[in-house]
Amino acid sequence: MKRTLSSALGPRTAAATRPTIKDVAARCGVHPSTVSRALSPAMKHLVAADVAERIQAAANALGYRLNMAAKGLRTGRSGLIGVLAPDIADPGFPPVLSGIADQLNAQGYATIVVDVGRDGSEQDLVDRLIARGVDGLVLATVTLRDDVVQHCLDAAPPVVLVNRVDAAGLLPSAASDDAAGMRLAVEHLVALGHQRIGHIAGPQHISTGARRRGGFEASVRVAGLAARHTPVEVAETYTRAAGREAALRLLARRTRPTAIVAANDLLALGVYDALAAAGLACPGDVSVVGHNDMPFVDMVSPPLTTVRIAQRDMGEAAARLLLDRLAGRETTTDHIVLAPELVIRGSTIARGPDRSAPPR
Amino acid sequence: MKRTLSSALGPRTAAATRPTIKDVAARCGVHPSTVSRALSPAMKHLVAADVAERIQAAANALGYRLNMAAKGLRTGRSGLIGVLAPDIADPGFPPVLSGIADQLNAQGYATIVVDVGRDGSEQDLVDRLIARGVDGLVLATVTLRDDVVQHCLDAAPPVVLVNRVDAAGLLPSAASDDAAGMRLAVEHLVALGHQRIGHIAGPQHISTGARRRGGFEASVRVAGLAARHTPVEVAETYTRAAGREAALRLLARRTRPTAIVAANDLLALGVYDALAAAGLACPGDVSVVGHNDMPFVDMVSPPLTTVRIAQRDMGEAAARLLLDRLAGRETTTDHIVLAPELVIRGSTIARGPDRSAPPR
DNA sequence: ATGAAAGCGCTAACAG
DNA sequence: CTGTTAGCGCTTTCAT
Repeated sequence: MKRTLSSALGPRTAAATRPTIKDVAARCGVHPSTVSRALSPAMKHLVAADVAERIQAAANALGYRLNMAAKGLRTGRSGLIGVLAPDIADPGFPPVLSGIADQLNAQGYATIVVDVGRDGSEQDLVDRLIARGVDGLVLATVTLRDDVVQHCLDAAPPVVLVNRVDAAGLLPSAASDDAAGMRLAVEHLVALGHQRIGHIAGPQHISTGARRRGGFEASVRVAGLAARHTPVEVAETYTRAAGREAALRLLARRTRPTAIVAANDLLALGVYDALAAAGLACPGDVSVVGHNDMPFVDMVSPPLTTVRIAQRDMGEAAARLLLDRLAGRETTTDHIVLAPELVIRGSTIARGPDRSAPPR
Repeated sequence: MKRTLSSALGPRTAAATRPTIKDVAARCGVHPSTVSRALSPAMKHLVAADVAERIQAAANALGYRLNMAAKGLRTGRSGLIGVLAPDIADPGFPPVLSGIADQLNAQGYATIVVDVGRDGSEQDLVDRLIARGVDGLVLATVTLRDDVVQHCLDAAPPVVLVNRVDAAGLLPSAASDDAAGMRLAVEHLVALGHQRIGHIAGPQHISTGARRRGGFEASVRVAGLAARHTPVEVAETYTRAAGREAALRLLARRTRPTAIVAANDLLALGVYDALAAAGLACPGDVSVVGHNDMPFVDMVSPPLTTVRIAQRDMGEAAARLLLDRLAGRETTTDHIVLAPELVIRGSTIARGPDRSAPPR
């Protein structure tokens, strides 16, 4: 019955000012502060059980809902966490985001996710979020030496990094073990008999790009492969197109690799494109390994062998790291490293140990 | 002096209380309200140019940032828009979200995106968002006859639907023309000579599922195909697994279709799985058409023929619809319908008109 | 166990 | 043009 009037009049009578703590108080004949106490789980014990019940009932009847902005203004905590994402459309990101949101929501926080386009600077976005009163920040966008790191250290609420780290390791982070992932990939290829393995590296100003490249170089060295048999080409962005171009450069080299390890799956798909353009077969002529195991790479042709990283766990870990900071528990590890896993599919195949690739 | 204690204790000296409008005022020897005016684009004309400049400078020097919570409390507008998503991890959603966020951010709004898991009810999530003071809501989750619709009409700020609509068309919406999409798919197959075409329908309580099915049935009727040659199996969820099961049921029928139209790409990939399990080739034995053109379906094997929907535009349209409502401009169209487009790839192939499929 | 009073940071009348 | 005043809805001492 209650809403008869509100729906009866005009279309936008809607602005129907929500009931406040005062309305509830009036209805119960108590003081607003008593209502505040009764409705706050932490303070409820300070109010008589029967009164508390009456208040609760009245609140329900009125459809009362706490005004978070007012509460936040008073307490200095908004219950909002800002998340900076590099590109929401990147298929790798949603699981991370989902992990973050789950953990945070469970503790009553809401997340406000901002996609960092090419326009608005990261700094500015951070400041905007701070203006919104966020209690903490999760950055998935940070580059290796990023001004935003110092900015955050200076003026920001607690901040954690996810998927990427800063060069100096100043900010706590949750990320996959990039070097270990590359080791997995290289060892797999070496075990299959590959002796000439190329690498399509990601952007070198991003930790994943730099560290995966480092992991690749270390692993091939350990395997005893010569540097000239393990060429590296850098893709400037994590895109299929950039992967294609870099792969084309790699294939144009004097001695063609029999296998290519890409710094991520998008790049690996670009390698597929390049191979097709060059009239080469995968895995017949060239084996390919990706990184991330993004959705549906098991459906491409051939199904992509790749390094699976624990994206959801990564998000959850980052959120927990932040939650620790928010609760004043700064004791936990600062840098959480998650173990990757090799997923072998159809894009890698054994190579006869002494068969040499056609020169040209 | 008052807060000396609060910052004295605690480990987080960091809490370096942000400068307020008062601090800026003190530094300039003016009244806080003058600062408020000088810093508000809309009220700036009320203050002397030189004073405004001084204030601006002081604000910058202090690193002052407007406290949105306080402003919101005062003005009753938070600048926050709530978005309810069915599943952030669904590859189809990010472009929509991106379109929404772009439009909204441009107008100074921030979006808070909530993923509706299987737990928290939609109603409750909406209420939570309202408690956060959102100025408007975008729902991508609504089912055909959803209680949340009435709930929103009653008590909520302006609401728009995206991608889905409610049965009665009560709420404004931006969505793809589902029926037209199916027509495109069916006409394409008929033109290729297919006479027995099956449909894997999506969940029937969701508008896309129901309307695409309706569109399918209408189109095959127009094409003069008999109902028994155009069987429909419903998948309970938009997942690859459900698509596989439904396709298996379809293939088990007495007369096997020579083509299958799936209600979305995820289901279509499930059809691929089912075909593989049944030892059937696509497109050799059965042609397949998807819907949505989600990322990378051009890379699967065979590349999927599908109906591309204007996801980003859809998001943008929904945001503009909401912006109109927020500005009190209710004049625009209530239901925006976007035209889909057929993308022909390798999963559909011509079928000789009189060749009949092997009985069993 | 409850009421009174103050104030978080900001904006919007209303004076001058 | 600028200062004064009041108060958005809530929490939190401090008194009873």
